[in-house]
Amino acid sequence: MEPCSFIALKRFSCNKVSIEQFALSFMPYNHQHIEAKWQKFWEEHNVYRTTTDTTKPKYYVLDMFPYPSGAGLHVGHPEGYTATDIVARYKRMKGFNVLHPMGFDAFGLPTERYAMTTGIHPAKVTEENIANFTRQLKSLGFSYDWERVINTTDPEYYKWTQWIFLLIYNSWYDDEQQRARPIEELPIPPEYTTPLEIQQYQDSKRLAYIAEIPVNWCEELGTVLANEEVDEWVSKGYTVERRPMRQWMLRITAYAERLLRDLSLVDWPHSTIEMQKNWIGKSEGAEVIFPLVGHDDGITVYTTRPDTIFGVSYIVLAPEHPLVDRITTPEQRKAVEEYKKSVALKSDLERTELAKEKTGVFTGAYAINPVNNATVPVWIADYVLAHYGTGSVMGVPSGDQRDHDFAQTFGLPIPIVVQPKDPKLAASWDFSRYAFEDYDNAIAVNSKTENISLDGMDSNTAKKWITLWLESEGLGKLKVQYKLRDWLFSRQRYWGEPVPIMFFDDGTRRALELDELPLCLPDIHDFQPTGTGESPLAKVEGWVNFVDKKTGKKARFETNTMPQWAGSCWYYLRFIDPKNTTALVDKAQEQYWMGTGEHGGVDLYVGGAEHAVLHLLYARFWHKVLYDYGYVSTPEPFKKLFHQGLILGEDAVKMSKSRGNVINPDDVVQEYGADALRVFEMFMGPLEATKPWSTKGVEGVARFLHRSYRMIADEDTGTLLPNVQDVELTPEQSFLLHSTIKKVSEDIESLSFNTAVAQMMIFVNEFTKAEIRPRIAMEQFVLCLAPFAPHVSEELWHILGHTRSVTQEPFPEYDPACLVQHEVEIVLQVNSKVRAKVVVPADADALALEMIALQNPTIQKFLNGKTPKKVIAVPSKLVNVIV
RNA sequence: GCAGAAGUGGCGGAAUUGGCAGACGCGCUGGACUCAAAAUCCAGUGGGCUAACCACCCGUGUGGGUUCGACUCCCACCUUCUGCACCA
Repeated sequence: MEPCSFIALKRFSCNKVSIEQFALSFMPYNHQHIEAKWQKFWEEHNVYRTTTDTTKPKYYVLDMFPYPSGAGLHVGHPEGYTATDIVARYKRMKGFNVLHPMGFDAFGLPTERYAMTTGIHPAKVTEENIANFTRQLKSLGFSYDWERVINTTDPEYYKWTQWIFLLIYNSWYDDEQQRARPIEELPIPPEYTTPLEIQQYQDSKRLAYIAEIPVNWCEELGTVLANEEVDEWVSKGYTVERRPMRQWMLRITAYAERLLRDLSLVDWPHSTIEMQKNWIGKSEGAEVIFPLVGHDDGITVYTTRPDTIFGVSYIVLAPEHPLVDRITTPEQRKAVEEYKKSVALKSDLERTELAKEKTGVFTGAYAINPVNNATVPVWIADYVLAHYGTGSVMGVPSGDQRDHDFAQTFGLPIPIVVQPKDPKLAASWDFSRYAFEDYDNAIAVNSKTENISLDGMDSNTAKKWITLWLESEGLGKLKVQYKLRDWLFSRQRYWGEPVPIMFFDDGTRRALELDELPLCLPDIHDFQPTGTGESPLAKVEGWVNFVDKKTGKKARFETNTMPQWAGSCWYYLRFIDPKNTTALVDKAQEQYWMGTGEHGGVDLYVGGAEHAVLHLLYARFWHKVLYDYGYVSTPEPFKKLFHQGLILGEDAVKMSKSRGNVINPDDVVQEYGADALRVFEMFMGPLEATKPWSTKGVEGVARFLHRSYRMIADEDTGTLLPNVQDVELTPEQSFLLHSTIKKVSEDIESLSFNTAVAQMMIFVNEFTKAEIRPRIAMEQFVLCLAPFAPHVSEELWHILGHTRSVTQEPFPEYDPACLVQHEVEIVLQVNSKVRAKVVVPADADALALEMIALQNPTIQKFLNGKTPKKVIAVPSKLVNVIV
């Protein structure tokens, strides 16, 4: 076989060769040539096309798709993308049918703001940015099936985003069946008879609804800001105020319990699961009614510490609480009004930032403690949040530090109703300064009337007991509460999915139907905000106002658009069947790629930890709605999740333009090659760790790749080295080869890419020393390297004489027999200190090892004639002689 | 304040059913090749002590503990990073 010399000659005359000839021509190792050559080859041969082949086991490995910003890819992107690419390539070689897609989350404010300043249409900017991202991603040699690419701003895509929104809109949550159901199936209570009443009742139960809620309004920007955006703009000098506005909301709270419970089904980072649990924030307590003096009704408070109810010193309502106006006495009205006004001006941020000092005002009203009939004053204070619980709390200064602070500030009494269990601590606890909040180690005191007593009970028992008692007396009830709030789902922007709902003059409305979707964005040229709190869509007369074809009525479209989260809530489903025009995803394909039941879902999902809560919670919510209707087969969308760590600048701080420490992947690819960038990013350290960039490190990896190449081929001619021959491996070579295959396979499975690379480096270091290099070892090494450095591996694979793409070869299997060692080096210790090392037969038992140790001259020297008290021998490890 | 993660050479990191700490890479030192440089190759590289890379001693954030033996397990503490933050 002499193909190589023949081929080597060919490189001088390959100006117009066909791709096959081109692929078979070699050249000196030059990463730019090699990478361009194989990327072209892969593309032209559709090497990464995925079909739904149900005869093979499937593997769905997904990246969090990027927002295509004008800045292009940064070095953080290739980190996660390389990791998933390695897994995808490995799984293909292992015989799996792999779905490994890529797309673009392209709606969003930055593009719209760019349009506002330049007048260039966001669609055009988006198109250019996507083209640039695609070029960059392709230059890195990722094995995506580009036939399946998704763009969330494509009407054919957002048609289905709108469709899912309408599915949610047309649903209510059946608490008994614990699932979403069509709104038509909602039982209407008999007292609602007119069509308008029925519509209003249905609207109050829909999973998507309109509400008037306070939002962060920025006058200069002409838009509402998300809570997490407020900080950024305020620091730039903009003012943000709280303003009640009409908004679309999604009732994610209906799914709180399932979102919490089903976290047990997924294989996610512990910290992410904890974050989601905290975000959902489940607590168990009681609602208790405090009757009002001089009124027929009462105040319902929510408390997690009903065991401290005998210690109530006052009641506090949130300033926005609806009862405030009714119960405030004339003498207090002025003070209450002023306080409410001052609170309204504060943003949520200010309310919490200035949290050290408690503020509040007495309403003049009094309430009755239902357990002991004590009369307590009713205050308002901004430390009580209107949107949580019942918007009112019972103040127990001895059991809650916040209540204690409040009582101290306003000179309210501090009745002591809890005590540390530990008598010493109880004696020394200074209740005039601190509440005792450690309820796991507390007992109730001073808590009795003629009817009941909690005295002496530990707090947890007292809590259960008093709750049951309140319930039996009709004074309160057990209550489960979540911190999770409904999802604010509208933005006053142009560049987002239109909400496909129209409003008629008579106050009714109509949602579009499937045959009317997508509701496309109109082509506009003025992207400036309206200034009225409406999106630029409100200015597009011909789009907003129209006569509805289906009803013949004059109608107006919703002008708010959806938030950026919407498109990313379900994109993983669209990748399965991206061109389907009749459904968001074909049922059979969905079942194949997602699997079914509680163990199904995307097999591996990799992305940044910054999405640990919102994106992952929103996507889970939408998935569960789809699950309730049978559109998807698994309760959870993402089976295994992994977060890649942040890559810092070379100076070990976060990369930023202002610091000038930003690394552009294009430059790295240009200078060192995509393979070097890929392997370096994997070699830097554990995938999940935050770690600094190192140009020297990339050079080191580039050196390794060149060494790998030179181990097999002549770097000047690109031909196979004569040293590579069909010879048997020595036992040592065999051991190294098979431990390398084992290590690389296992490390890819566990995403420990850094140690897999280290092992391949060891392999190259050793085999480079060998004068004659066994062909079989070289080939199997190239197969191991292929998922990491696909370009150079493909080149070497062909230099080794193969014609099929390395991406379609099976991954090598290691032979356990080759890993059996006949001799091992063990350590001999005296009093746990290493004193000698000896090579012994691997199967030597404890007794044999003991004999070897005791006869060892060095050990005898340290024993100095003394008799060992004890000898510990661990086969294949060590012998420890104790004297 | 609460929750989570993590502290190992000059640097990135490796090794945890408890068993040779520092694999691999970077950097550095010396050497080969070269007129010279780059590239490449070879050797060395935790600290101390020492004439000695003979031996010995110390060493995985700090202080205790368990054990024949601890980077690994237990207790207390310190530091850093990330998220949440008056959620009653």
